[in-house]
Amino acid sequence: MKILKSEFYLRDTITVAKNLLGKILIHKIDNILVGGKIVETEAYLGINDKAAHVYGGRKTPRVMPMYGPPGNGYIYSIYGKYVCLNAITQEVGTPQGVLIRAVEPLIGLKYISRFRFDKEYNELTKKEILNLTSGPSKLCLALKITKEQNNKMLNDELMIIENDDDAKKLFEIKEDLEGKIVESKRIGIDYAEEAKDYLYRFYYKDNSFVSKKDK
DNA sequence: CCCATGATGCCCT
DNA sequence: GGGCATCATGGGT
Repeated sequence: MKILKSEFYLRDTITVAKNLLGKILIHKIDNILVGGKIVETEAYLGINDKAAHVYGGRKTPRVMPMYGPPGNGYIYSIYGKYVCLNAITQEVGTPQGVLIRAVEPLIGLKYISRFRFDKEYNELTKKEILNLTSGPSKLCLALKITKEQNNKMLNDELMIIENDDDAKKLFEIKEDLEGKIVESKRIGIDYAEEAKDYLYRFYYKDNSFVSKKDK
C-alpha cells in the first residue's frame, strides 16, 4: 500500500487537484477500514483566491491548518452540522489546498452504509447508494471523518493512497468508471465575485458519484 | 426529475 | 448578529 507522500502535494494546486482523482481515500478506525476512490475535487489557490477561506491572508484559528505542510488535512465545520475535508498543498506558510468533493464507495461498504444511513448495505435503495458519498460532507459522514482528524497529516488513520495494482488487488477494485476529466466551476461560492467562474473543479465525466455534473 | 427552502451551530466581525 | 466550500425534504412537473 503506497501512501501519497508530501512531494505529491508539493506541486501546483491545480495539478494536485487533477491528480487526486482516482486515488483512494482510506479511514482506519480501530480495526476497520472504510474508503473510496476520489472522483471529484476542487482547488483553492490561497490568499489571492476570493473563494478561499484564507483570502487576503486571513489567519484565524479555523484556517491555520491550511498554513501547514503539504499533505496536511484541513477539516472545517460548515452549516452547523457538517464537515468538509481538504488536502493541503504547497510548502508550509503557503495556504492552498484541494477540497475532496466526492468519492466512489469501495472499502468497508458494510460500515459505510451503517455510518451514513444506519442500514445494511443490501437494504439500501438505489438512491441511497448514490447518496452515500456524492458530496463533500456526505463522504465525511460515510467515512466517519470528523474534526478529530483536523490538522493531521493524511498518512496515518486518515490517508490517501495510490490506486496501483496492489491496491486494486487488495481492495478488489473492479472496472473503473471514470471517463474524461471535466473542468468546471466550483460549487457554493457565489460570494467570490470573479473567482466564482474559475474552472477549478475537476471530476470524472462518467462516474455516478460526482455531486453535480454540467449539462 | 427539478427547484426552493429550512435546518443548525460554529466562526468571525 | 450575519454568513456559510451543505444536505434532506417536500412539492410541482
